[in-house]
Amino acid sequence: MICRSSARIGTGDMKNRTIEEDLSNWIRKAFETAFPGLIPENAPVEVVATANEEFGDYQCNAAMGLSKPLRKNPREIARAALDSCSLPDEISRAEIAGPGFINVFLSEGYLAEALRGMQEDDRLGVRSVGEGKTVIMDYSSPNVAKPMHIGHIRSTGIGNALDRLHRFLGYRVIADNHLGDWGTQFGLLIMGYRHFVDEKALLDHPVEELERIYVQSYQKSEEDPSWRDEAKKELVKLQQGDEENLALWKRFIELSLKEFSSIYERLGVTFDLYRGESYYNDRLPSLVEELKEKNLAVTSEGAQVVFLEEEKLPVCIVQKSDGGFNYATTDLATLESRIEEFDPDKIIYLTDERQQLHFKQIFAVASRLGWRADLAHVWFGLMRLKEGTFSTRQGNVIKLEQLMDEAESRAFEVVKVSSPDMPEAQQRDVAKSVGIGAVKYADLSQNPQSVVTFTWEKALALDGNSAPYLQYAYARIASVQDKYTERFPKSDLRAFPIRIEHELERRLAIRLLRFADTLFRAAEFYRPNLIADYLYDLAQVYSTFYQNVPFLKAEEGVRESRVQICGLVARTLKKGLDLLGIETPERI
RNA sequence: GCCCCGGUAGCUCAGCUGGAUAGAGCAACGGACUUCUAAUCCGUAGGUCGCGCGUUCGAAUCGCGCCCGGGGUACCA
Repeated sequence: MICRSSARIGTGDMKNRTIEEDLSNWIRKAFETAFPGLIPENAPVEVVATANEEFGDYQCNAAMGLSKPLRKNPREIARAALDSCSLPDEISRAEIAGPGFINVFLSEGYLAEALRGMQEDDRLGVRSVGEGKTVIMDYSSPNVAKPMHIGHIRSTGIGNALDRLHRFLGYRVIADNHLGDWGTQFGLLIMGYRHFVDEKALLDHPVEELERIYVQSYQKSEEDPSWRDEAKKELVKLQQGDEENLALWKRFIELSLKEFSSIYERLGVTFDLYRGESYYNDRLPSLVEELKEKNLAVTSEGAQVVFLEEEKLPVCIVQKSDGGFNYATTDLATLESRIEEFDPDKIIYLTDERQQLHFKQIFAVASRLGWRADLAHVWFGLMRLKEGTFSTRQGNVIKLEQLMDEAESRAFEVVKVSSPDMPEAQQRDVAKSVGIGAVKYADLSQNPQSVVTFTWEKALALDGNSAPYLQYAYARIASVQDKYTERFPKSDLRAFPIRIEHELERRLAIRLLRFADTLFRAAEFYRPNLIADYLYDLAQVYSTFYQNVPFLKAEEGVRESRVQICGLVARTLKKGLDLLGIETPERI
């Protein structure tokens, strides 16, 4: 009843399709053959990874859903689909189970062949889907004169992971750090600088000092109205191009950037552009004019606003009644400039959850202006402390630097114990990779949209589901590979076939094959945590394999096969961690 | 008031967009290092998936209504 054919699912022009795409195409064809013209285009006739291994490697749940429209028992539908075509080489068997699930088991021969294909591909079987497309990534974007705190790990870490992922997928990525370098805080800052600054502190800890004088100036403005008026005057002078104030403003930015840069360096984050809000100042008046000309902006309560009733959104203010511009204006001007200069296919904005409405408005106005670019607002839940939200005013802010220092020093203590023979300089390097990796991973392994509660325990975890666990798995493999070349210096690994015989080899192979699907899904939903989940799962299976299955001590042939599988796991871990911005030392 | 999130093991979180018996880590308890790195592995224990009703072959997942927490809601960003 089920006959094997020698045909492969993939065809020449569809190279490098993922296993999920291949199987889904096959299963759809099977259903369409069994029920010609009766399967709707948009019906989810596809295959998904099974949650439980006893149900095979992939499963198709379509038969149940089709039961009603086809007026047939789901098991009969599944039977008919399977009988309508022969099994491709990839599949060793396909079974119908329960109410009508189709469980698909991949053949060991195919798995071995697929691993070989992955091994020979420097992209590990991930095709370059973004070739020829440009995407602008807007992330991190800290405010000048304010220290980066633990909350910035979210925008920066998630943004950078999506940045790296898109680059790997072949997109031309323009990472733009849209600094908060313009706004009402500068009046207070200038006043604070003139009256309270400690120049030495400003050189030693620029941002900390800037923040201090800002807070002091802010407090004074609360109790002293004349102070507030003075600050306002200074702000106006700045906006009108007063030389002295302009020079101060530039200095604040330079000092802040210098400090941000050192943080970015430690985090391994680089930007293509540092265009703050001020970069777009010149465009603000003409943008409002444009909106007025197109009858989009109208005067209401003295302000220029765009009504968005059709979109069921509140009004968007593009010019305040005092003539000033606000962040909606800036974001629109920024968008227009980006479209003009880069003609992007997509722009991805990373901000916290509070700006959802703001971006809905911006996107709505952009759409009315006829600006066509795929705009995505990727938001993440605010980071909180157990006691609640943190804020400068409450004085319970944990600085990013402090977190990184703590992470590195804790990692260093562990390295000293577990690798006592390692030279100290190397121990410090490892501690850096491990510590920073731990901090990043703690955040990246969570669903971006969930509200996260910061705990030192979790942010600095060095065991369990953590970056060091993955780095450790990687380092073990690196060590195995070195030992192999030491013991068998003349051996040509690749001359030996990859064999999938042991149950754990099979489980590893299945996971390795899912790498591409995982990356595509992570990019589609803007969720680096899918990559983290995947890597952790892979590393877990590997650790079990490592602990329970001999390889250097196995007989020749088995040994070479296993070492090659190890090599693929290593490359996949390395690439995956790299996409998360996490380093993989060869020894830890 | 309206809108958007979230509520899953003692704690911190996953749960592949409706699938089969809800999973990890930490913490707890019991085992495994003269061996390929024990930052590891194996095992035990731990659940009314906030509550109720509904949709259907099937709901942690979708809809409605409550309860609790967070955020937003015309000139801050």
